[in-house]
Amino acid sequence: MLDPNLIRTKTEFVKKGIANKGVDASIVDEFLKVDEKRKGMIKEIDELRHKRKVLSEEIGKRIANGKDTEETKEEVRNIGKQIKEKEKDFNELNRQFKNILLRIPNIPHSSVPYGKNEIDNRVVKRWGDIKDFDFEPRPHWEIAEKLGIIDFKRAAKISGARFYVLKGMGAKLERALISWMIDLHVEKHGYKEIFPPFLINRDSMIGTGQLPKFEDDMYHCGKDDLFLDPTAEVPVTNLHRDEILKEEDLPIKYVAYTACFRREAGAAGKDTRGIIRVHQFNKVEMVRFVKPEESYKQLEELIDNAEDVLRLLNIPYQLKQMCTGDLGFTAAMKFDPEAYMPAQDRYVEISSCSNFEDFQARRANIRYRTKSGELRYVHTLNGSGLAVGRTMAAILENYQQKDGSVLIPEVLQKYVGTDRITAEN
RNA sequence: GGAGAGAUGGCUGAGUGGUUGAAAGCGCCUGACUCGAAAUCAGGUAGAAGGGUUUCCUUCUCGUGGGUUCAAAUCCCACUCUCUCCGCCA
Repeated sequence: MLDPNLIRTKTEFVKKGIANKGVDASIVDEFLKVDEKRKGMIKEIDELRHKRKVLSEEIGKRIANGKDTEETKEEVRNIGKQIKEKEKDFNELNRQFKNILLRIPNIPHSSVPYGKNEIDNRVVKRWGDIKDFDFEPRPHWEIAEKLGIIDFKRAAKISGARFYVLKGMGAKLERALISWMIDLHVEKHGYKEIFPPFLINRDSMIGTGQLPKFEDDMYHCGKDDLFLDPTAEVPVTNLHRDEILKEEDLPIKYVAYTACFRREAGAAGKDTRGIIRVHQFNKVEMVRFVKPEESYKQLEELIDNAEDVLRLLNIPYQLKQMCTGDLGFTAAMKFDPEAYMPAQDRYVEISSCSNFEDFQARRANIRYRTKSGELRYVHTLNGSGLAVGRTMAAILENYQQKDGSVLIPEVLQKYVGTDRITAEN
């Protein structure tokens, strides 16, 4: 959520930022209209309440002095009725006010290159040597099915399309990746491990910005009004919702594994094969709560933490900066590390690292007290470190051998317990 | 799921209808003392919204939402959460 005062005082700046994201900026005018009305009503109601308060106190004094109070009581009763009526209108207006505010996207950082959509994103960095295969590299789903470590057919039987079952060394590799990534971020990068709930309430989903706009993309348990987390960002960021943190505790760095659930509404026909785009996947996520003045330095660190995973796995990757039009609803700046996939000869998003500035902090009411006693909103950041399923796919494709077996990256060998996956093991 | 107890400021914890937005303690901030620190003493210290804008005014907030009343932290109802006991269960 944006600072209402920023919208009021720097209207054109805000509109331009929103427009640069490709969002209709007329929502700002809608906001200003409701805002004016709302302010007027607050004034009216405040004055009435003030009158009531003064008169009520008067009645108290009169009773103490044994004087008559009936006339004043009648007057206050009337004021009470007026207040109640106005409050009804105000509540409706205030609901609108909040709703509009929750639907206005974050505005891009001034340094983010302008662009309409993903086509305008820029590659800012490439790392690693793409292997020269002396055979035609196969896509990960073929490799995996041949090795018997992924089963799409039975997943469809159990759950439906866009699900998969891991078996044997496939399951073990998935589990190994999760453990290794978390250990890496805890031991080398200084994060604290969190294991949060996967079912999330409405307030938390609003806090990080999934609701109210993207309810259709979420799995929802109607009976309990709980949502399946689409990313660990949600539970982990909301860990400190409605809290006041201490300046000396910042930055706070958390790493969490969760399963992630996405309906992928609107992605029909995209990445239909393999495990790139599925309804349930595993992800290790890094989250940071930081002081505003250092959030962009923190973003660089976060990105490097994600890249480190790829470097240690020795998977060639590129880093892409999202243009204004591809930042999404909540981010002010975003970089996506992308892993090279030999079979398709393309780079696939394997992480996404964002600075939300105070956008989420305002929604979730996460503040810190400075040493001088001032209250300020923190900046929140997060990034995948990494998407586990896609990492597995990248390993399968980059480490595949002519005979169909797959080598295990050295850093993972002690977690997997072998240096190679074959059809036999 | 059943029965009971509870939810108050950054924290602990008083407060059962009328200047109580809230005692006390802790913590924190400022000042004094000190070479400096600790201890001690004095003072200050909730948040949000709206208005005025150099220290100002008003309103709201004691889990959430309703209700009673001239007036609610305080009484009533519903809900949420926490704790204890029972049931069920991995």
